[in-house]
Amino acid sequence: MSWTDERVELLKKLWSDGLSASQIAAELGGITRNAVIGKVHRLGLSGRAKSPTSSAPRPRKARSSGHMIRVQRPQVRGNTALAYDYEVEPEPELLEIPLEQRKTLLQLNEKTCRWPVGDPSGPDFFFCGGEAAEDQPYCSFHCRVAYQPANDRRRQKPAFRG
DNA sequence: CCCTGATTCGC
DNA sequence: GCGAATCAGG
Repeated sequence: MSWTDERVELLKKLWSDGLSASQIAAELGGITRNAVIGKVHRLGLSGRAKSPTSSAPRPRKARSSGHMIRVQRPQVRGNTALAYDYEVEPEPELLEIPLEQRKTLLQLNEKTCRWPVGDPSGPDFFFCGGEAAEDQPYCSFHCRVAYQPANDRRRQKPAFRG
């Protein structure tokens, strides 16, 4: 493979979009990340706008409800097969939890809804914190969400009440 | 060990 | 100009 005008343009676009060199290499195909990096330098666009110092892992969806469906999408990079995790948000309204109601693990007790929201290893993890229903670990809303068959969730769409 | 970009240097 | 090898780092 060679650097045709077309491939260079695509490289510029993907690079400015913040994709990593190896991701771009996979996108272009028949090329290694070294080739991409080398080309990027030769083109003089090495410094990127929004490149965090840390090796930012796979871009994820901003939020996770903590009850997302994990999906694996296989990807071939060079001669290596990789599998990335993606997450699907089944119920956006689960995030409609008032900020002042949300609780950390240490703030939970028998009377608070212990429904987890978000990635437990991330900074945005919290528990619902609403008033737990009688003899239940969750508030009435999350009881319905938790005990309802997954296929029925879309049909009912209960309004969140804490 | 996974990944990231940066650099070098023979081709 | 190209990119594998290598380096430095998270």
